[in-house]
Amino acid sequence: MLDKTYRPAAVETRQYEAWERAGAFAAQPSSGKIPYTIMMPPPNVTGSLHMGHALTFTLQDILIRFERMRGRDALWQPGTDHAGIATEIVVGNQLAERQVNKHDLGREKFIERVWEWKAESGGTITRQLRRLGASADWARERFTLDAGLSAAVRRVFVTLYREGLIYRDKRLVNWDPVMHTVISDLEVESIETRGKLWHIRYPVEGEPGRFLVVATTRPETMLGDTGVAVHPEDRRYANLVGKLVQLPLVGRLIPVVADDYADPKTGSGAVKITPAHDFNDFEVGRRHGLEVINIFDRDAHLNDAVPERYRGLERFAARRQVLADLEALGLIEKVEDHVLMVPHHDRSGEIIEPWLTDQWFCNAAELAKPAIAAVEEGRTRFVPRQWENTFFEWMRNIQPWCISRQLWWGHQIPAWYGPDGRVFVAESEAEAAAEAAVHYGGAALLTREEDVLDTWFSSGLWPFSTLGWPEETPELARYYPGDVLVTGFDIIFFWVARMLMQGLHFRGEVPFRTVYIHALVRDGRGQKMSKSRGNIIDPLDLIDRYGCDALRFTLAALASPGRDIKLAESRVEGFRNFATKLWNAARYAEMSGCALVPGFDPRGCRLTVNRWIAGATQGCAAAVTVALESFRFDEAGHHLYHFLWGTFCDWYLEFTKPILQGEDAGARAETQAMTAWVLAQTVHLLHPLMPFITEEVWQQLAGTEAGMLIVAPWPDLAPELHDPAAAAEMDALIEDLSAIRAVRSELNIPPGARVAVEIRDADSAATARIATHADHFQRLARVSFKNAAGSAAEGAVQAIGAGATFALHIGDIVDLAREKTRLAKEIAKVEGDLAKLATRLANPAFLAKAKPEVIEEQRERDADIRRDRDRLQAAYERLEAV
RNA sequence: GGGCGAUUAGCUCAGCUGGCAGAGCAUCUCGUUUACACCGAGGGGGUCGGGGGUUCGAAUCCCUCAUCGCCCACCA
Repeated sequence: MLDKTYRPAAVETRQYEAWERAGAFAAQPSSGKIPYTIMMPPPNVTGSLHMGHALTFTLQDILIRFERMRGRDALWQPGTDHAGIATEIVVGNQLAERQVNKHDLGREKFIERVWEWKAESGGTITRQLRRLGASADWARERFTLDAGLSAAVRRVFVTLYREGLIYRDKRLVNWDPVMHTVISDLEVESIETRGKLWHIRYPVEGEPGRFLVVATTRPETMLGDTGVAVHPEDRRYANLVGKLVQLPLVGRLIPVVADDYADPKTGSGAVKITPAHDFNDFEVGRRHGLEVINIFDRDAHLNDAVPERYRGLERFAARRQVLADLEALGLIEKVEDHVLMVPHHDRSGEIIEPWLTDQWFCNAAELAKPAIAAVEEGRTRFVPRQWENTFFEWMRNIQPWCISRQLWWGHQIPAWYGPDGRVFVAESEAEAAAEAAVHYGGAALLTREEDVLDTWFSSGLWPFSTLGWPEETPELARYYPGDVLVTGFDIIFFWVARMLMQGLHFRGEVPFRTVYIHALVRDGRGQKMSKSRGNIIDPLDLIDRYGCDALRFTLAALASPGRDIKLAESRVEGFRNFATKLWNAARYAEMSGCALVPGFDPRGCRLTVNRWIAGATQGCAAAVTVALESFRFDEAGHHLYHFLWGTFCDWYLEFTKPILQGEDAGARAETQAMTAWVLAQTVHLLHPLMPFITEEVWQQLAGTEAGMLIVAPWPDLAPELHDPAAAAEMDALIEDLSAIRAVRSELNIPPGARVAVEIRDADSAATARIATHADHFQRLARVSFKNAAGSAAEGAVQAIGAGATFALHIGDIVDLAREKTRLAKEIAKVEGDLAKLATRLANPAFLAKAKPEVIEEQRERDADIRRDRDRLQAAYERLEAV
C-alpha cells in the first residue's frame, strides 16, 4: 500500500541504495548493447554541490536514464578534478588562519596537507551527487591525480614536446604577484574600474622648456619606460620623432618613435612605452628595438632597476610616491577621471601584473586546426547551434596556451634540467637520466622542473584518460568517442575546446558527437551565483524541503535553450505539488483495484474512454521521446505535466469513477487494467526527470518481481493506439462539460445544486454523445436531462457546447438582463473573429497565394465559429422572446 | 571596439519551418461530491519594447532605434 503522503527523504535514500546495490548504474561492456557515453565534467574534488552542478548533472542524468531505458549500454563516467589553483587557495587560506604560509611548510608538507584536505572533504561532492539521484557508474570513478591519469598527462606532455607543440619561451605573461604564479589569458577577468589618467611632461632633450606630454593610467610604470611612441602621421609630434626625451625621476634618455599603435585621438597622442610591463608596449618595443627593463620583482615590488628611493615599494605605494615627486617637480600637466579595464585573476581576485618570465607553452593554434575542421564538418555539433560561432571565434584567434603554473598541487611537469640548463623531457626520471647520460657521456645531476601543469591540461584528456589511455583498453575502444557532452557555456574555451584538440590529436577522433550547452543558473537579479557574491541558493536545501524529484523537474522544465535560468522557489513548490499529484493518483488507482494485467493490450479496449486515453498516452509518449531526443527537457516536462495532471487526473479518472464503482464487471476490469497501464506508461516516461517517486510508484504497481523501473524498457507505443473517433467524441464531451461548468460558475449556481437541462440546436453527433454520456453530465456538470416542461425559455441559462446548446433551468434566480448581456458579449467576440476570417477568405490575394491546406483550415474554422455564432444567436433570441 | 542574447499577462518564462497569443506562480469568485486543500470548478488580466519593411497574412522573417544582460578585445 502506498502511504497517505509521499515522503521524499525516506524513499530517495532507499531507492538510491537499491539501484546501486543492483548494479543498475554500471556500464555493461560485455553486453551486446550499443554503447551510450556521457563523460561527467569532473567537479572540484573538494567542492560541494551548487545550483550549477544541480542543473548540469540533472540534465546528464536525464539523458543517461533515458538512453539506458531505450536499451543502450549507458556509461556515465564520473570523477573529480584536483582543481590546482582553486584547491591551493582553499588550503592556503586554511593555513593563513593559523598564521602559516605554504613556503613555511615546504612543498612536500604542503602537498601532504592538501591530500589531507582531500581525504577530509573529498567525498562530499560525490555524496551530494548521489542525493541528486545521479546514476553514474561510481565503480569507475576517476580523479585527475590518479596514477593512470597522471601517466596519461606525462605521455601527452612528452609527445607534444617531441612534436614541437610544447616549448619553453620567455614572454610577457599574466602574473599573480600574491599567489606567485602565472595564469593563462582565459583566467584573467577584466573589471571595469574608475581610475585616473595622468598627463605627464617628459622634457625634450636639448630643448629646455619643451615637453612631450604623455598620458598614463599607471604612472609607476614610467620607471621602466624605454621610449615614447607617437603616430607617424601625427603632425603635432612629427618633428620629435627620432629625438630623445628625458625620463623624469630616472634621468634616462629615451627615444621618441613613430608607431601606428599610438592613437592621436587618445590621451595626448603620445604614449609612454614600458616593454617589460605591458603587452602592447612589449610589441612596440620589439618593433623599435627598445630596451626591456623589468622593474618589478615577483611580489610586484620595485626592484633595483629603479632609483634607490623607490626600491622595495609595493606597486601602489610606488604610484603615490611617483605622483608626489612629479607633482613637486611641476611635471603633471593635468589629471582626468578615466574608466579603465583592470585585469584580475578570476580565482584569487588579485590584480594581474604583466611580467616577463620563462614558461611552458602549448602551440594551441596548431592543435586548433583539426578541432575547427571537426566542428565545421559537423563531426561534433553544438546544441544550440549558436555556440559554434563562439567556438570558432575563439579558436580561429587562439593564442599560445601557457600551461605551466608556479604551484605545488598538480601534475609536476616531467622535465629535468642538466647542470648546464639543458632540458630533458621524459615520462620518468630514469628515462630522463638515461638521456642525460647519453648526452653528457656519463651520469649527470638533474633537477626536476618545479612547475606544475594548468589544471585544464589534465581535464582536457578526460574523455580518454578515464578509459585507461595510454593503454589500449577495451573500454577505450568501446566508449570513445562519447555521445554527448553536457556543460555550461562558461567553460567552452577552458574545457570543451581543449578536449576537442587533445582528443583529435591523440585519438584521431572527436571526443563527443554532440555538445549540449545549457544555461547558467543565476540568482534573482540575473547575477552569476558565487561564494564571493553570497547569492547562492543551495540545491540540497531545496531537496530537503521539496524533494529531489521536484528540484530535478524544475531544472528540466526551466532549461529552455538559449536562456539563463532565474530560479524561483515557487516553481519548485509547484512541481513538488505535481509529484504529490502523481502520488495521489497512484494511491487512488491502487485503492480502486487497478492492477497491471500481464499481457494487457490497450488496443483490445471496447470502451470509448479507454480507447481515448490510450491514444492520448501514445501521443504523450511520442512527444516526450522527441523532446528528449532533441534535448528539449522543458518540453518533455510540460508534456508530462499536462498529460498526467490535465488529461489523466482531471478527466480520465473522473470519467471512469462510475465504471470502477459500477456493476458491469467487464467494463470495470477493462478500466482497471487500463488505468494501471496508463500509470505504468507515465511513470516510465517520467522516470528520467523524477526517478525516485516513479520508481516507488512502479514497484507498488508492478510488484518487486517485475524488476526496477530504472532498467525497464522505454515505452514504444504503436501510433494505431490513437483512435480519431474516440478522441473527437471525448474532446467534444469535455467541451460540453466545460461550457456548462463555466456558465454555472459565472452565475454562481451552487456547485451542489442539481440542475435540469434541456438540449437545443443539437446536431446528430451531439445528440448521440449526450445520450451515451448522460451519466457524465450528471456527475461532472451536475445536470440532469428531462423533458423540458414547456418550451418557454423562461428561467433558462444557455451554455454553448460542441454542437449543442444546453439550457439550464434554474428557476427564478436568473437575471434575464444580465444573461442577455453575457450572451451579447460572447456573440460580439465571435463576430469579431468571424469578421477577420471573412476579410481573409474574401481576399483574392489570400485565396490565390496561401497554401491550399491553410485555406481549407481557415474555411473549417469559419464554419465552426459560424455554427457557434448561430447557436449563440438562437439562444439570445429565445431570451428576447420572453 | 567587435560578437551574442533578451524585451510577450502582476512575476518567471514557453511560443519550432509565418496562419486562433499560452503555461506555472500570483490574484479574484465559488466549493468538506470518500485519490489529492501540496485539492477541485471557474474568472479577470496582453497594442507581443518603439518605428519602418517584406508578405494575402508577422509575436514569429528583414532593417532600424531604445533599454537590459553576457562574452571577447591591447586602446595609453
